[in-house]
Amino acid sequence: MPTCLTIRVPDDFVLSRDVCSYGYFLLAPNHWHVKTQSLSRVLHLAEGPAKVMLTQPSAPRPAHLRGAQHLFFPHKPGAPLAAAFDRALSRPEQAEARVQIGRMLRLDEDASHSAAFHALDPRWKASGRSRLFRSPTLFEDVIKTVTSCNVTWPSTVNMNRRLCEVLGKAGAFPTARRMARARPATLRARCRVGYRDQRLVELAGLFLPRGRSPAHVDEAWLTDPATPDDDVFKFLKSLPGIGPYAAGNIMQLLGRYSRLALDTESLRHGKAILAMKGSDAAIMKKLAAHYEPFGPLKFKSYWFELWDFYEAKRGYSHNWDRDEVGKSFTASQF
DNA sequence: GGTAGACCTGGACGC
DNA sequence: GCGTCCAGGTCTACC
Repeated sequence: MPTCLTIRVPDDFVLSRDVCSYGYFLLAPNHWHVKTQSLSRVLHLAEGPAKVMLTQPSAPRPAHLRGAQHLFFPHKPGAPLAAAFDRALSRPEQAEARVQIGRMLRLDEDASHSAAFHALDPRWKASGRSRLFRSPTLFEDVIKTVTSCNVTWPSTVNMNRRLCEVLGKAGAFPTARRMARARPATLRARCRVGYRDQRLVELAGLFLPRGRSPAHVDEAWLTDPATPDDDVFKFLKSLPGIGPYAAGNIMQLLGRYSRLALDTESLRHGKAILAMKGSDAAIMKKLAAHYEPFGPLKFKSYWFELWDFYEAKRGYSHNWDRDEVGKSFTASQF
C-alpha cells in the first residue's frame, strides 16, 4: 500500500504561501497545482524515486473577504501536511523523505524565526511571509542557481525540465553522481545548458562523497552556524560557475540571509520602485545601503519587495500557472 | 582592482 | 524561413 505521512509544521506555516514564495517552485521537477493548491514532485530516496503530493487542510474563507480581491491563503496555518507517495516507503526512506520535505519547506524556521523577521521588517507581518521555498537538497539548489545565471527565465525553466527528462530517474532531478558522470556534450546538446556544460559536471563532482578536489562541498561546514558568512561566501565564489550573484543566492538557500544576490532584476527594482538614480554601479551601492537596516535578514526584505512587485503584476503567486509564467517573467518584460 | 570581451540560448524583429 | 540583435552572470586576459 502506498505510504502517506503526516508532516508536522510550525504554527504559522501555510503551504500555499510558503511554497509559492520563491521562483524555484515553478521549476521542474516541482509542480504547483493551482486548482488543488498542492505541490507534487519526485524525490530521490534510497530505494529509488518516489512521487509525493503535499497537501494541507483548507481554511474557510472569511465572510468579509468573499468575492473580494484580497490577500488570502486557502490553507489553515499550522495544520499538519499530508505527504502522499505513489509507492510504499521503508522506514529509513520515510525518515529520508521527512528530511527532504523539511528542507524544501524550511520547516526548521519556526514561528519565532518569523516573528523575529517581522519585528525587523513589519511590512510582512500581515501576510506572514518569512519562509523562502528551496529544494530538497543543496545540490539541486546549486544547480538551479547556475541555470538561472546569464539567461532569461524561460531558458531556466527549459534547462531544469530537460535536466530532469534527460538525466533524472522517473522525472526526478538528477543526482550529483549521475550529473558528474554525464558528458558535457550531452548536457549541451540535450539539456541546452550551453557553455555551462563543463561547469555543471565539475560542480556535480564536488558533491560526491569522495571528492578528490580540495574544493569538495562540505554541507555540514556550510550549514554550521559557527562558520562565518564571509567564509561561506568566499568558498562558494571559488566554485565553477559561481560568481557574486550566484554565491549570494546560494547563501540564502543555505539559510544565511545576510547577503543580497544583486543582478539586473535588482537594478530594475532600484530604478523603477525605489527611484534610485545614477550608474549601475552607483545603484548597486545604493541598494546595499538601502537594505543594510535589515541586517542578518536583509535578503528576505529585499526578496519580498521583489515578490510584491511580481504579484502586483501577475496576481498572487499561489494562483500562477507554471506553464504560463514560464513563458515570461524577466526584467526586460516588465 | 577595474574593465572589455567571449561564452550560449532563445525570443523578438525585420525582411 | 532566415539572419540579426539583444538579455543575462561568470570567467579570463589585460591594463
